[in-house]
Parts: sequence; C-alpha cells; structure tokens
Amino acid sequence: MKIGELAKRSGCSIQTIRYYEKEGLISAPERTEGNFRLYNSVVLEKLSFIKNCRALDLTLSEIKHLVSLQNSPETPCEAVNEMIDTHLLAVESRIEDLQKLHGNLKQLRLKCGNARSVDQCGILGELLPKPERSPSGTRNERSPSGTRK
Amino acid sequence: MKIGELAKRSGCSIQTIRYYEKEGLISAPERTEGNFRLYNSVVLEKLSFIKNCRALDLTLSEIKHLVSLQNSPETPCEAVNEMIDTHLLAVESRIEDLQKLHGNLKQLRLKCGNARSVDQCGILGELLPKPERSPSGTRNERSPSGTRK
DNA sequence: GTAAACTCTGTAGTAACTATAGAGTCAAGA
DNA sequence: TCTTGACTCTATAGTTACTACAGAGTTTAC
Repeated sequence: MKIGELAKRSGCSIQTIRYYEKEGLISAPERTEGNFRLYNSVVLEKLSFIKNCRALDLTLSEIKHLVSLQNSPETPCEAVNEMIDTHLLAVESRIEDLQKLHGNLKQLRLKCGNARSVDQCGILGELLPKPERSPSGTRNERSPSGTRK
Repeated sequence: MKIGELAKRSGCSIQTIRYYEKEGLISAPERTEGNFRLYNSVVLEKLSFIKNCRALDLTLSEIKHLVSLQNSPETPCEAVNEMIDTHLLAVESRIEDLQKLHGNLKQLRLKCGNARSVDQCGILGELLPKPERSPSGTRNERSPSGTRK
C-alpha cells in the first residue's frame, strides 16, 4: 500500500504520515524502486494508536514516550500512569483557567450598557488601565501574568 | 524612557514590546541619535490595554481590531460586543471539549488495574485500535477529527 | 506516447512570543 | 581618554503539530 491509500485508510493526511515518520513516531517503511513508500497493514494500528492519543490531547513527545514503552513491555507501567495523571492535572488546570476567563468575559460583556458608539461603550473602558491617583504614572506594581497555557 | 525601563514598568518583555511594534499594535516611537527607541508614558496605557485583552485570551488580531475601533470612537459599538460574544462562545466550546477530554482521561486512568508491567497495563491496551472482525482491515470509516482548538 | 494522477524532498507558513548572535551605543570609573 | 559593563539594535531561529506549496520524478491508463 502506498502512502495515498494509507492516508485514506488511516484518516491521517499524507503530510501528517510523513511528518510522523520524520519525528520518529512511526518507522520508515521500505521503498519501491521508484522511491515510493510501501506500507503493510501494521502501520495502520500504529497510526490508530497515535490518533487515539492525539484525541486525548497527548503531545507527540508524550506519544513517542508511550510508543517506546510499548517496545519494552516488561518495564513497570508506573510511567504510563504518571503521564496520564500529569496530563489530567494539566487539563484540569486549563479548564479552571478557562472558567475564570469565561466569568471575566461575561462580566465584561455586561459593561456595554446600551451604548451606541464605541466611545460610550463600557467594554473598551473596562479594558483600559485602572485609573490611578498619579496620572504621571510613577509607580507600577507588577501584575500577575496571564492565564495562557 | 528607553525600552528597558518600559519593559520593567509595563511588565512586558523587551522582545514582546518590539514584537507588538512590528505587528502594529503600538506605534513606532521616536528614536535617539543612537537609534534607541524613546517612549513616553502614553505607551504604558496601550501596553496595559493589550495585557488586559491578552488576559482574556483575545488574539493579537482581535486586539488590533479593538485598537482601531478606539481610534474611531463614533462608530457603533456593536463590533465590540460581537467580538466578545464570539470569543465567549469559543471559550465555552473549548471548555466543553476539555471536559469531555477529562472524562475520557479519567476513564482511561482506571484501566491500569494493578498491573506492574507495561504489557499488563490496561491503559496502553485501551489506546490500541479497537479489535475488528476482519484483521486484514478492509474498511475504515473516517473518524471525526480531534478536539483540538 | 502522453496525460493524469500520484509521489518525492524541501521549504515556508501558522500564533505569540522567546532566545540567540553579532554588532553598535551609552554611562561611569580609572 | 580609554575601557568596561550595561544597554540596545536588527535579524534569525526555535517552539507545536501540522498544512500548503514548488518543482521534480514515477506510475498508470488510455
């Protein structure tokens, strides 16, 4: 099977398959005389594994780690559990961040009032820096960094 | 004030400030004879505005849009509201995705059982493709793409 | 034989920065 | 005046997981 058929059957794009090969997630297949990649059906399972992991938002380097663990089946499986646990925590913290964000955005949205023009709209005003006593701006506390991932 | 002091007072890094200038979020300041950027305190407010927007995960192009709206204060403020609403929807949908993800990960985590080694651990098994009747894999439905942003 | 369809490698683009290289500028001290 | 260190400049590469080309070669069908 050439790469085009593999792409159709796996649901991965041709470029993605080549990319996974370059990144070492799947091994380089044999080639035809004309230098075309030739796959057997085993790689379908590997791509399916990768897709399942990606659906859980595991990074490619995490997946690479899992693949290497698969290749040494006798090692303790703690590493797998730890990775999932770490990932769970990251997802949880991201959800929390987004929920705060959501609250802030909702509140911001209420600020518009019934303004008709931009300069009366409370939203932009709310996004401006908080007014301080000294307009010359002599001091500035360092504000905490954002909520980004 | 040179860029180093601005960086300290704004809480943005020097590179970020230069990046914002390149992207047109803040205007290019005057220069000293030696080609150093020279800022006045007005830019502090602009950076603060940008930081407030970034804390809400607005993209730089959204922020750019808001900045241009600020510069034409008489235009209707619907555009502002729409942007916030759109953003709210995106955040909501991202939260939903992550919550599904979280559920899937939790379920996956339970599959380990009390395995000691990788080959007995249920997690990796769960990530492998679902077993099908025909091991030669003649058909493959296109599965829906992932949950990524 | 030729045209269409396919595949190859390599490169650039995406978002919002961060980090570096290599050069130039400035301020203070000896 | 010279030098040292701190600062700044531009330009470039790296980050993630791909996607989208360009330009070339290969295969297949007619």
